[in-house]
Amino acid sequence: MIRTRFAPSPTGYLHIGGARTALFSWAFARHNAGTFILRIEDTDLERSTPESVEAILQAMEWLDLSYDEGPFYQTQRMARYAEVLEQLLASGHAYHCYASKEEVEIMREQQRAAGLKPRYDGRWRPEPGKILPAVPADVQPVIRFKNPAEGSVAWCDLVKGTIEFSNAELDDLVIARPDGSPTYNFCVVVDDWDMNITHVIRGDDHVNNTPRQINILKALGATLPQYGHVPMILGADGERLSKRHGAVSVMQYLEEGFLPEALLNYLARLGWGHGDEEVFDMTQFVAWFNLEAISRSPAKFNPEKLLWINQQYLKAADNDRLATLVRPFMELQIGPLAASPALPEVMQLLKERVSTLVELADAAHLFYRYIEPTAELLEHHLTGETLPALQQLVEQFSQIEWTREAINTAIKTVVADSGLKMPKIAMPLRVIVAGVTQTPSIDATLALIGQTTVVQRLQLQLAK
RNA sequence: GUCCCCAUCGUCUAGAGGCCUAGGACACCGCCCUUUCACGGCGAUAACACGAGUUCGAAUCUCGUUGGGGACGCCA
Repeated sequence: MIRTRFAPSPTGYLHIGGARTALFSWAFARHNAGTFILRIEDTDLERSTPESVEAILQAMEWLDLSYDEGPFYQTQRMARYAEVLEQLLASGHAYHCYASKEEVEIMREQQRAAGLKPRYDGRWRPEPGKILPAVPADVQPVIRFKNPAEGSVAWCDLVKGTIEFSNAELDDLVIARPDGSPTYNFCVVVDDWDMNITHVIRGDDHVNNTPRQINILKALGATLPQYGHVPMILGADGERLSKRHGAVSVMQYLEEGFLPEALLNYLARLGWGHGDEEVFDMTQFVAWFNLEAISRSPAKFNPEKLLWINQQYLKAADNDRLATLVRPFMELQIGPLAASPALPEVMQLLKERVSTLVELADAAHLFYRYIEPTAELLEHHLTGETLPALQQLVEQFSQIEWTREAINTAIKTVVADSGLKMPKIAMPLRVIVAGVTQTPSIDATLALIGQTTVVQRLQLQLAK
């Protein structure tokens, strides 16, 4: 039985990189009919907040990444960590270290200056025959893991292949602070062990933690999970994704009018591929998903392509659903919407012309409030030659049955009678009725705006 | 600096030694469609980082160089 987990720390919103890691971990579990677990790594009391937990949960829900177990909170498992800590101490796999923070910092500085990798020198590490310094009376010790001094740690990474670290590279890391609280690498190990995680799928930035975690797991006599490290997502400039790059919070994409399935589809394609497939839903993704196809190099986030995918989903989306989604965006800007025209019909007309719900909302405005044409626009489009034709059109408009077909026929008739080109009629119509030069087909637009309104606006303008 | 990882069009990628004259998608450009703006259709430009090997044959394997990313916390 396959068990995967997503383990964010609640020190902020769920960002794009985290979401993709979650997506891959989730998809792997789903593909294998396994279990997907959500674990909140909140051992950093300073930086973890309930708001962040809430934000992460919300984002997971919006993306519809459902978990089978959890959310588990590390802060609620302290007793268990203390127990394992004791076990490690008792078995000689961990020891107390009385070196102060400052002392360790000086140690690191010196090593850095000497061109070495900064690490703890093991001064409190017990060895056979070694004489440890006298225990200072006033210092609360940290607990360090006694990392093997010899040999190396290797694992076959599910996405990167074999990775090997020499134990000589690894120092004895702090697994508990002076107050006894456990640190990250230790909690992860205990949790993955207790929760029977079979596949740890996480960001690339954890590769360096893996050998340490494996060593602890071995010291505990635990069965090792398999590891798969997915490359990071970089900003367009090749730098690590950050606030500088605009939207890094998943929920910001909601605000910017993206559909969750579009974001998911884009994220799935970032660093993973299935032949030439570009647009596919999560059912299809789960069916195809495999870790081997994840690329080993970091991918740059490309907002244009996300926009394009969003457009694909918008075009295919159900009108009623779009109406529901777009309404809040519109009401935020122009207040409560009139009952007519029906929003779903407006959606049908506009949805293949936009890339986001925000654009869709903007485009829909013209059906619910009058945008007075500017004098400049009127002057440009209402020429002497078009006026008589428009006059004739208003008369027809006020008599015909108000359907798109009839409107079209009326316009065509006037075009033919006047000898003018179509744009010479359509453009002034747009300007007068909608106040803008860009609308969908003029007949469909007028049909939705409504006969009374259209005729009124035309008469009013032509009377001037 | 040290360690780890990585390297195909501007970007995301296909590519498991001959199917590669390197395919698709986004973006960009051009044309067509057209009632404006879009949608759509067609087309063009565009890449195997470099150098040595291995092989009859290398984008694919090996080594090196260069470049990029990550990590080096009593953060996660």
